[in-house]
Amino acid sequence: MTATTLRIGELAEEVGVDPPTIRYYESIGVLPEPDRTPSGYRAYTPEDVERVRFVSLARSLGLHLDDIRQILALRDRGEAPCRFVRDVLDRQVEAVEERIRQLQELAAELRRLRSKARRLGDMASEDPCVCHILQSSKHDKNRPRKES
Amino acid sequence: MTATTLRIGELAEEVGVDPPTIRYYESIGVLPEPDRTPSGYRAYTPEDVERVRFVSLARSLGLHLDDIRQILALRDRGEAPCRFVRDVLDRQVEAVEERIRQLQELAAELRRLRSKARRLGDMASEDPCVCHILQSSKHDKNRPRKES
DNA sequence: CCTTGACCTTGAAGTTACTTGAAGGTGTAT
DNA sequence: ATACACCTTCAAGTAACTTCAAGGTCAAGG
Repeated sequence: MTATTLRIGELAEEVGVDPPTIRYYESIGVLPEPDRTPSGYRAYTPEDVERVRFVSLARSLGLHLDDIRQILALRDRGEAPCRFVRDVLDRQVEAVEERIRQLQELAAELRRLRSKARRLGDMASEDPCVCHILQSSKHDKNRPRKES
Repeated sequence: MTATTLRIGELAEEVGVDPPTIRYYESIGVLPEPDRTPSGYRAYTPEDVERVRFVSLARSLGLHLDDIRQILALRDRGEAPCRFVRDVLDRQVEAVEERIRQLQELAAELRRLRSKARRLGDMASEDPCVCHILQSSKHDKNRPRKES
């Protein structure tokens, strides 16, 4: 019956997520409000540890906290979130692969510019050469603005 | 002497950046305050068009607005921002390549999980299977949280 | 002349996932 | 007794925008 509980810093250490982040997860409803010690410290149970570990894992896979909250809510209600998880995973795979393609194009363009910048840098360096370095780059109008 | 000016929507159309974004750039000092028509509409010159085009290009290369502001500030003061640009480019190339590596690992892990999810999905689908699908994933504690 | 509609103005608030800071309480070791 | 690490809350800051609300301007059509 000795319920071993952890303080937020211990949980944080255990899982590798820092305390403010855990409090943040609680504030947006991804984690439930834990019990408190008499002095008001949060007291986490082993289940809490698993939950935070799960959130951390899912985040590392790039899932949005919103999706994670839904998955956990389904599970909390005793429903199987399998289909939902699979859908999220499918979308995530596509998104990540697309993002990789974009970044590879970007990397190529950057390398091209950089070597051009180095060639120019070795000669004349008086006038504003941003123009020379950057103005020559082809400009992609429909490029992605956000997304990790 | 017929100074042809553009309204914000025309500039936006021309460059492929939308009006609120242009106003936002102005608000953070990346773009100067333009002249106004008698009725208060922003009136942009061809130089403004070039500046916005430059900002848009630099953003598409993943440069931070903060770097872009510094580059433009140097140029506005008549100094050559070459060295600065080259440094930014160097850092950017590294950052993008690193990000690609991370995303490739992530994509591999996601594909692995997805096919596992599909195998599991075809059989028993009653109990909360997030566990089965996600719990088996190795958890990388030092993973990147931000960065595009 | 009046209205409709597309365009413009401003300021404020929302987004995502946190991070940082201030001001103060708790718990333990010396 | 006091230093120190840890905890508490609430508020604001971050990046780069996006969205909203409330209202002004301007050309065309009836």
